[in-house]
Amino acid sequence: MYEILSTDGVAKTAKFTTPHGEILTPCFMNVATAGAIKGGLSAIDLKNIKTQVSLSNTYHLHLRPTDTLIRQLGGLHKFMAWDGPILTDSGGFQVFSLAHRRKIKEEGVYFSSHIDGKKIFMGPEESMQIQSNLASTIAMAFDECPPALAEREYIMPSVDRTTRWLERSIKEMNRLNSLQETINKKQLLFAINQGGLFVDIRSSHANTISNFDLDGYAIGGLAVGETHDQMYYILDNVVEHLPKNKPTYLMGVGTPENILEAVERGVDLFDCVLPARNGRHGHVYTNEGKRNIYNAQYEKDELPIDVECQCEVCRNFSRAYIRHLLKAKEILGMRLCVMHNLYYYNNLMSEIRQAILTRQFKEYKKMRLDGYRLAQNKNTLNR
RNA sequence: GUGGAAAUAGCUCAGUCGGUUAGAGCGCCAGAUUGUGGUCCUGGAGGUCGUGGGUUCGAUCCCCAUUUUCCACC
Repeated sequence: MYEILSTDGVAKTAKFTTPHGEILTPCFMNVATAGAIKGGLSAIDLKNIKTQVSLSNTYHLHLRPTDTLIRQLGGLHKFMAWDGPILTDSGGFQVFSLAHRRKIKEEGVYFSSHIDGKKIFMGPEESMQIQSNLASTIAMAFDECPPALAEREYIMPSVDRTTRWLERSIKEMNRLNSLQETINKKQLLFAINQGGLFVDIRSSHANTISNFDLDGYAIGGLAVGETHDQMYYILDNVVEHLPKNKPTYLMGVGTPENILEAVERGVDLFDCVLPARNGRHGHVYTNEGKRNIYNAQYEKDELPIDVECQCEVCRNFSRAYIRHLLKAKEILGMRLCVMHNLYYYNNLMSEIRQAILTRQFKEYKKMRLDGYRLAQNKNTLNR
């Protein structure tokens, strides 16, 4: 069930009720690809950093430890000790970004595992079966994510195939949800919009998939190499074609700036590897932009990562200490940076929701973007 | 004390059969990262080639002395 609590222009804040709890949107989902946030965070930490939704990966968990094993052990929630909502990506994107020697056919994709080269086939039915075995809260339809700059001639048949794959995904998910032995018989399913940078293909595909009564709608194939303006232009023209009474999910996005812009255009859900990956590399997010804690200027800096931040990391540790940990390659260095970054993102989303509730989103967005820009200019001047 | 080996970037070492701006790896200083292969990638700074003489048009390289370090022996 999806209930809009307030709107501010096109921006909206909503309560999305799932079998594993409520999700307040706009929401940033925290990426735990293989059942753990990279950098050493567990489900216990997720509670502390205000995580609402954990996101895991069909492709990765299928290869290792296998979805059948996770099913035997009672499903992904029990396996990773997380009782909140879990969204599983369909594996579509990974097949294109990670796998070797892939061949796309009408029935699905043949490819080699990036781990051991093993030959694997995955189509819509396989993806649904794997996600059903994982028993996630939300499953994603199996789609093809074409390259950013793909030509119209490539995109057209690809999107048509993604639509046919969606029909097969729906049929298979309905079948699995009706089986006695299925762990999560109320597994939700989201469709994925594609169409590259062609607004007519995008909007027509959005209209097509909106005819299926699904639990949510995602926009895929963005933030894969196009410019920010191109991405915002697509959002400007696609979100309006997706159902207003369902959550809208922008896959793989993005920076805090990207998220503020997308929320303004009506997006509810986000996920992105950036806060975790950047955290592992010592890049941390603050209201004054991104810092690189590795930088020599923090060698003797006793301030926390972000003086305004209320997270456990910022309440306890100095930049100098965290820089030392990173330099010494102590796991704790990465862990603290990732924890802070995810808290920063989760807190940003909380502030965004509050701003929409009080209809001050435009002012809030301007304040944040000004803060990021100011810091960027200052950094440029320092060099 | 005797004999031998070595001395080149912050570290570990290449190299120059004597010839323009002496290289690598690591480290250091920065950058990059968007539905995650933590190990990947990009750029930058840094060397009077131990010191003093000599030979030579020219020496980090050859010769002599010297200092330091390491090894072996007494």
